[in-house]
Amino acid sequence: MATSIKDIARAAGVSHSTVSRALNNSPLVSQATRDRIWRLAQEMGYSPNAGARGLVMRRTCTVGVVVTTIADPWAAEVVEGIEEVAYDHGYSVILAASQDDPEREVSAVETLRSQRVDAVIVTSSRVGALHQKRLGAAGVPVILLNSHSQQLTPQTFSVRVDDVHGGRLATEHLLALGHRRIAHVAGPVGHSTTADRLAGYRMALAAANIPFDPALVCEGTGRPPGGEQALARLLALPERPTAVFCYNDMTAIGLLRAARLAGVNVPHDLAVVGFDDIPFAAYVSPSLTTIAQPKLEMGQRAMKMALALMENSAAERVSNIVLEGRLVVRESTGPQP
Amino acid sequence: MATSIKDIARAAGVSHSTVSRALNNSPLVSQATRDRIWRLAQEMGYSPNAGARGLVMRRTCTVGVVVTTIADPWAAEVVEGIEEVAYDHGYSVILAASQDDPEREVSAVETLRSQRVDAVIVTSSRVGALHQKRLGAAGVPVILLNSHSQQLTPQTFSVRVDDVHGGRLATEHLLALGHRRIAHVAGPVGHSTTADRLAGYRMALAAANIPFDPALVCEGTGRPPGGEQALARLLALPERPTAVFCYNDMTAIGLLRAARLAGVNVPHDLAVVGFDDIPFAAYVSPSLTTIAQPKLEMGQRAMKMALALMENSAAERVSNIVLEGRLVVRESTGPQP
DNA sequence: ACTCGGCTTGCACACGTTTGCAAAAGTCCG
DNA sequence: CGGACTTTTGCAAACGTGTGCAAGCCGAGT
Repeated sequence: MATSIKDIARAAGVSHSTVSRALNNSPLVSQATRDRIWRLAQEMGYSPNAGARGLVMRRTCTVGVVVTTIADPWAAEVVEGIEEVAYDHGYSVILAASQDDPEREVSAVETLRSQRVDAVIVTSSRVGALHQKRLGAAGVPVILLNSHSQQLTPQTFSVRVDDVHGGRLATEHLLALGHRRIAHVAGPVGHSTTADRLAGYRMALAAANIPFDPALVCEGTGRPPGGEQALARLLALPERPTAVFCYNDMTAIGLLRAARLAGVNVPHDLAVVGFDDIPFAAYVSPSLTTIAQPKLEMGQRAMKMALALMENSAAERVSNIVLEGRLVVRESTGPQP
Repeated sequence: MATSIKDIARAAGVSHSTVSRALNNSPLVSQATRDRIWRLAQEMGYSPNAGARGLVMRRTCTVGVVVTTIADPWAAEVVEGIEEVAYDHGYSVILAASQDDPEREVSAVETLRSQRVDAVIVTSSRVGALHQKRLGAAGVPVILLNSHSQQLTPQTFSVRVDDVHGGRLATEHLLALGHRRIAHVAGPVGHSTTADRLAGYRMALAAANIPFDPALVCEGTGRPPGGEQALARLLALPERPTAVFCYNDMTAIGLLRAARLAGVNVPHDLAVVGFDDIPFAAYVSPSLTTIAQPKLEMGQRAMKMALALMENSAAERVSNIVLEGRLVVRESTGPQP
């Protein structure tokens, strides 16, 4: 049984209203009693009941964040950015994992709604529009971060990286190195990021007047094993590619591993580019050339957007932020070591 | 303004008590009205207010977890285990980051206390005993997971891996491979895990009748750059070691990178062992031999312990769980590739 | 002395939910 | 038809906090 405002009131011989005001530094209470009450609260180990406060204040100073899984290094860094801004503004963050399962994603958002979070940021959403409907109606802003589904509604708020641009950047880098036969390991089917990065890849090829060869594109999963399997398929081709652009770093890392086991020298026999620039991209061997997403910034921007929507709902509604990725050249495409 | 139980009551023409009972499937309300109210709740998009419920129920079905940073892959996997068990039992998890700063760790716990979480799990704590005092007094169980500070109080609950055993395991593996000059890159000073892993290392050496050479132990940070710097120092020694046991995988990965740049062949010139078995240990090149912590299980056990302490506070108080790490042999100590 | 105004405090209600208790409605039996 | 049930419902209090309003106190001005 935690000590409440009333316990302090009893100990101080005042009403609980006075205690409430004192602890909120209201000018309506004299300096003397204010000090006395603060000291007492300290001694009694008082901690305000956030639930009760949220009840009357109609806000909880809490935002919910949905990620596919906490073990995803991409998500981790994005959340880091969110946390940072949230902390600076006195907001707490509640994390919920969707396990990349649409059903659990809905359940996660439902939990957050029950907690009466003041805003929700959903990363890598599969069913973004749905949340908008349930939460938006209740006045809770929803922000989609790198959503996998196309944004349909016009009142959608989102932050995302320009995947088409990134895919193009990656492919152009390989083209500039002289590669002409460039493969692509795609991401999970149905995700719009998968389609966009592929589109960027095709765009770059087209600009270089290289015909698109469907045989050079193979499906991946976005995780290392997907990359390992992809390499096998690429090596089985009658005419092997000299370079490959992978959907993301995890895929590329799996592919690198398979290459090493298969005796394929990277970058000599095969140049590899990833996407995301997760922390480990710099530490695999050879280190990975990749498209760096401004993950921290994306988190920060999303949180700032959330703050703006909460504080002043009539604010200028910058509804969609698109950031560009940046090419980071490392050994996997570099000159032969 | 979200719809409340009263709104439903008005729409259904009953009292709010009846609605409450109906939604909780109380047998005190007839099947007919129960169905009618459920349907209505569905239509009106009702979501129970967790704060209000927590107020009267005196529990929130929520546990707090403190991690140093979400971007730490070790923590991520532990949290995964916690989440899993929590979800299965209808509990939500609130994550708070301490940024490895004792002050922020306290602030994080304070936030959780305000949220009136039913239990707190603190990972890699620097000030574990402190929380026990504040929260334990309020009846909130605290569980320390791989705490860095020695447990002092007898009513401390903890889950941890046996670091001494792990350190010994790693070193014995290198000894078994014939190495006699084995270095150790230690972790952050002051952490008890650093001391324990070092102790295991010395123990194994002693058992093999190899004198301990302080010159072979260098300080690290637990992060890749620490490993990189450590390698430089080891190479500068008059008599180089033939193997090195690193405080953790992150350190080892940094060291591997430095070795590659320095032209040191692993494992031929230098065998390397890490600790933790983070997901990427299998994907660096050469893949990393390491001591696998049962991270998922640690999370699960901690959460189960929390459940036991909450449900039945008179339960058998298994207060300290110690799990053993497992040696995973990979290329970094294997036969020359 | 009386009033006025400023400072400080307390009373009471609200927020959304659960639950013990009492009351109403329905059912069965003699 | 009355009584003894059982089933279903509503009333009211409680949880911890914030806040509008009224009231108390005090000093100053007339």
